Order: sequence, then structure tokens, then C-alpha cells
Amino acid sequence: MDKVRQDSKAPRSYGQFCALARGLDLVGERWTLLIVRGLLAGPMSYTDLRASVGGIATNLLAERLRALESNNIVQRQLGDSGVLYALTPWGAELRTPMEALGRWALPLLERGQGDDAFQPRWLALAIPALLRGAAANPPVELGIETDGFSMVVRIDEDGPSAVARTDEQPETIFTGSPDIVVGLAAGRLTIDQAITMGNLQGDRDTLSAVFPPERANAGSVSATP
Amino acid sequence: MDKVRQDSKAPRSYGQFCALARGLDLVGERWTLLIVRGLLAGPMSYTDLRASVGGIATNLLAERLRALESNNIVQRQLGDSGVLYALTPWGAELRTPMEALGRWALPLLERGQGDDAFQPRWLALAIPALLRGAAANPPVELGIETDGFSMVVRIDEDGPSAVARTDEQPETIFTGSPDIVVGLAAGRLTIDQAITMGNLQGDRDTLSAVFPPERANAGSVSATP
DNA sequence: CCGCATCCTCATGGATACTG
DNA sequence: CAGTATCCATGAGGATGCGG
Repeated sequence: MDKVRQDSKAPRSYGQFCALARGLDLVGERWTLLIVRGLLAGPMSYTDLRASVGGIATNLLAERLRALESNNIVQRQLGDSGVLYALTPWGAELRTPMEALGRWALPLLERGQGDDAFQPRWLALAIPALLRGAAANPPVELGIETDGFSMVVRIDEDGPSAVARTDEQPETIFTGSPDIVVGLAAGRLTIDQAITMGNLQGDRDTLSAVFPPERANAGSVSATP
Repeated sequence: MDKVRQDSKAPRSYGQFCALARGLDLVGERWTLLIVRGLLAGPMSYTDLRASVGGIATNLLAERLRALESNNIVQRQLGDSGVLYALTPWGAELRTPMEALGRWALPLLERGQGDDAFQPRWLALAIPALLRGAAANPPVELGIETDGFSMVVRIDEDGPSAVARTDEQPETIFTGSPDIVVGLAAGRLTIDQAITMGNLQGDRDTLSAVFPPERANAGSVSATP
């Protein structure tokens, strides 16, 4: 018999004619934005995505992905290595509100990592968000390594971006704990402080080009958490 | 005996060292951002707030307000008319990410109001969000009436803002359904189309100063919902 | 293995009634 | 008016199963 998948999910809506409310109808459920966070770095397989989201139950991930797909935020791709999930163009535009929310929540990072989990790939969203507004011509590239994960932060005329580092070219690499890297990006630590606490291989100029000293303690974070 | 209020709420956290996740720990629960939406227009009493949020159960509102207060997003004020809830400075900064999310969700309004509820005061968040970036010197003010509610949209050198209209000064007033007002603000309708569908008392120049024709169909909304 | 679906338990949400 | 108390429905979380 035909397996007609009954769309038995009536995904609780606010039922309000308001852009914010309708947006929250789509991305306001638990885990949803963390799934998008994972996909902002590029398409991923189900299993990788599950690890990237961090702690989501498998049935919930499947359910959320189904909802996201039917709302045109996520699309499935058939790679040669199996199924890949990717953001649609509209879904990728969630980067802006998500970065804004992340910047708002920055003061919450000041209490440090504590017992919380950490995945270096999450920084691939955070770093560009924190550096948003910066631009450089010619481009600057800085390798950053934390918690065993390497990424390249690049600032060009289009602004900052971060990608996982696959090659092994001798770029300027700064190594430090998540606290230090975030503190540097957030302007909470000066470059000198960061170098004292971390480890810089290469020239300091690249580091200060990516994290300009004038941003330090610049108070882009204004209020008390 | 002492009523020691056991803080029995262990408000389910993602437990991740990530600004987005920590932000969602505070404002990611259902209804929370809609409560903030209400308070962005100014301090409100419990009962007014409940009406403004639209459909929230009273126990949930009390619980959310308690959490928001203990997280320094909302603070209670003692007005002479009783308790008032207001945003803290940090809480008020949620306007930026909320506007960003609203702009992202704008395509969802294109299917019209349908059966959804509508409260004109919600536009006090939406209109400035849609007009963000606009500035005018000298300032322009336009009275807008929809669904029995009047507001004044003002654009000055600091950008757009909207406040409920209490006085009865003879300002230029445009009257139209929510669909029309939103369509105009979103640049989906031209001024001529809006006037055809609505009703303008006063001069067209003020209307076009607030909703510049060049924004119409400008494609600030890029993707498909 | 990967990509889910099912089952079960319990915390959370939602509606309504009630109280200082 | 400003909530609390109660009860039921629903969604989250965890374990496990199962076909490809």
C-alpha cells in the first residue's frame, strides 16, 4: 500500500499576524536555531549535524529537520556520501538575526565556560559576528586554533568570515583556550593580554589586523547580564 | 513557618559555551520574545501585558516574568497605578535581534492575515523595523490608523520610531487595514496602490516622506518563504 | 555504520478556576 | 488586579529497534 505520510504534526502556532510571531512559529522551537547554527557553516550529514548541535535527541532532530524542510529553510541534498542537509537561501539569511542575538547575549560569556560544553566549530559563527563591520583591503587571514580545532578567520572587503582549516599552510596561528579566543574577539582582552595567556606563532601585526586594538574594551557590549 | 520559596525552577539550559545558546537559554522559551515585544513599547501592567502578548496563559506569563526578572531583562516598577513591568537597558537591546528576526520573517506576512489575530500595537515594533535605515531632517510625522488604533510614525535623524497616538492633533492620517499598512511599510505596495485601497487625509507628501516610493518592490525581502 | 521511527516517561505548556 | 493552584494535553529526552 502507498505509504502516505500523514502530516500529523500540527506545529503549534501563535496565530498572530505579526512578523516576529510568524518567524517564531518557524524557528522558535527548542533546538531549531542551534540546528541552523550548525548548517550555517555548510551542508552536513545527519550524524555530523547531530554532533554539532550538541545534545539533541535523535527523534527531535529528525522532526525539526522535517519541519525546517517543509518551511523552505532547509533542503536535503544527495551527496555521494549520502544525505546532506543544507540551508536554503532564505534559511541562510537567518545568519543576520542569529548574529544579532549572539551579540546581545555576549555578556553571558563573561562568566566563562564553566561546566558547559564547547565545540570549536561554534566559533565559526561567533567570530564573524563579533567582528562584523570590519573590512580590510587587502584581505587579512589569521589561523586560530583552540581546543584542537583550527580555523581561518578572514577579513576582506566583504567583511569577516571563518572557515574550518583543512590545509596546512604556514599561516599566522594563534592558539588559546575558548575563553581567550572569545575574549579577544569580543574586545574584552587586549592583544597583549591574549598573547600572554595564549600562544602566537607568527607576526603580531596579523593578529592585530584581525582584532584591532581599538576594539578592546570598546564597550560594544553595553549592559549587565 | 517561613515560606521559603524554593527556586524549584531549573530552567532547562542547553549547557553550551556559545553566545547564541546562552541567549536562547534566556529568551528562547515559548512566549518570552512576545512578552518583550510588548514591553518594547514601554512599561505595562500585568493585565495589559497579558492582553498585548495575545493568548498566553496567566500562569505562564507569571513564570516568564519571574525568569526574565531574575535574568535582568525585565524589572518591576511600582507605579501609583500598581505594578509595572519594564525592560532593563539590556533587555531593551533585544530590539535589534528582534527586528532582524522580524525582517527575516517578513515574507511570511505576504499570505495575508488569514485567521490570525491582530493587534495594531504590534505594528509599533514592525513599522520602525521595516523602515530601519531611514532618516530625515527635519523630522517627518505621519499618523496611521488601523483597526481602530492610532499611532504616530516619526522619522528624524535618529531613525524611525512609532508611538501610540494619544492626542488628537490634526496630523496627516492614513487609514487602512493591517495588510495595507504592512504592505506599504514592507515596500510591497506603492503609495498609489495603498491610497487606492486605503484612505489618506492630508497631504501625500508626508506619506511618501515616511514611505519613500523608491523602497517599493525594492526587494529588501529577497527569498521565498 | 547511517538515518531515522517507535516506545515510554516525565517535564512543560495550556485552559480554567480560584484567591489575597 | 495580579497573580496561584489545579488538572489535563503535549512536547522533550532517553533508550532502543530496524531497514538500507
